[in-house]
Amino acid sequence: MGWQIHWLRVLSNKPPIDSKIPKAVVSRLSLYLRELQQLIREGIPTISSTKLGRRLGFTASQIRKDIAYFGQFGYPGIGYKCEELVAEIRSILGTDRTWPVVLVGCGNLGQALLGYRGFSTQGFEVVAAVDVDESLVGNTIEGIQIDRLSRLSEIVREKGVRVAILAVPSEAAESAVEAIVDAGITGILNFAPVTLALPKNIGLVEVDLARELEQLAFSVLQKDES
Amino acid sequence: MGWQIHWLRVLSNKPPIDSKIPKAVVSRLSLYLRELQQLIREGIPTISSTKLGRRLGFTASQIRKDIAYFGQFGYPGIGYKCEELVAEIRSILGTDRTWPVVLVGCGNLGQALLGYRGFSTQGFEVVAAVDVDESLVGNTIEGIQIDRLSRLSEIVREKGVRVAILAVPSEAAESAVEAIVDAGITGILNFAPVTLALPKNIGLVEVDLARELEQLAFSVLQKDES
DNA sequence: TAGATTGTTAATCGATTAACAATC
DNA sequence: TAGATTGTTAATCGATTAACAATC
Repeated sequence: MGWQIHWLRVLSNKPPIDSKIPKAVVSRLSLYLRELQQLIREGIPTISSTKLGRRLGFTASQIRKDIAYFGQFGYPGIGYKCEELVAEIRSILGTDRTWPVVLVGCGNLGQALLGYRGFSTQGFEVVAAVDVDESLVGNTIEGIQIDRLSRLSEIVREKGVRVAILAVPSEAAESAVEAIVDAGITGILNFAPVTLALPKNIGLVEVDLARELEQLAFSVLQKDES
Repeated sequence: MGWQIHWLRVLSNKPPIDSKIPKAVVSRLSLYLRELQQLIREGIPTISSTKLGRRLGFTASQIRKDIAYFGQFGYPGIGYKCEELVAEIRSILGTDRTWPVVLVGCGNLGQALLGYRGFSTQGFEVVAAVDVDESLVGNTIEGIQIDRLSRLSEIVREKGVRVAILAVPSEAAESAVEAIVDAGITGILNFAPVTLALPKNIGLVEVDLARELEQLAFSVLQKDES
């Protein structure tokens, strides 16, 4: 599949995405996207790196450099056209299409995430949910019927799922990951607070809510101190 | 309050926490904590920076340097005693005590977070919940009765809350933040996907689930490409 | 044209890694 | 003692910022 995409890029005249984009750059890109969408809602058609930087707390240099990793999208003397840059960033991140997502683990947190409608707005749609717990299987939550984990491969094939949200308890994470990998999924958003060992061709993003609160506690203490 | 803590540190013979600890260091500290707690569950009493690094995918140097920011906790020739280092890290992060937390915003996501029991294990306890929506006020969820936002100051005073979890829709974020700041809260875990302008003596940690999924989408695409 | 702003190169800054004496 | 491993200093690497010619 790699070569197809490569030639698509060449034919459509895009610069090849530099083999090594720092993670931090991609993470900020996502933030630019959010702010640009806000600007559009405010009816602002165009923004300079300086002004965008002021809104987000970054330097203008950094914003220009980040964006320039992916091509030339700005207009000297004018800035960036919000609509246009939004489209570019969405295309870079891959959120210009819809990603069908499977939820693995339908306990407390999993059900919570099913209820959360914030994903869909950015192109992600939970199309299936699975659990090992037979007492949950068959229940319908937010319009999604919970299936058994053992059916994951079929579901992935049927629905063209590439990404899983992992919301199982820590003890269950390892075996869930095995099932996920076997099913051919290539990206995991992991909410279980454990270190996952994954084949390196599988994308991983971790969200550990306890960890975030720890960071917050530290920053509060640090501010007290000074 | 700053000076009190300073002298406590001096009297208890701790090195002063270096004014500038990089955010990335604190974030890894939290990860070390998680892994050390896992090691303890596995019955492993002692670990070297090399082995801990192998488990987490970091270099041994980095782990030693990170830890050394805060003091000398290791034993040459032996490594780190897991129990001891856990206690040290918890004390550094401030999770050796209990943090009463108020949830601001009790819609979908807020209720989800109330149900999520993962916070309590690391020293955070949701002791109150507020919302502007009068139709929610009075309802009890997971043993917490929802109060009106206008009572926030009282609640904060009564319960000694210092930290808020912000889980309101984007449009409501600005006014909610105003109430939070007025109530004297000093740290916010923000789930609303908007840029918050905060006084700089207030700690902020952001979790944007859509953004995390965007990061994941990008990493999946990038892996396809190669 | 004058003013604004980009994309990019060079300079600076900070974070990670390597190396090693000190320690158990 | 020999082997293992720390804490720390110096060397390397990478990321951020500043500067500026090119552009609208």
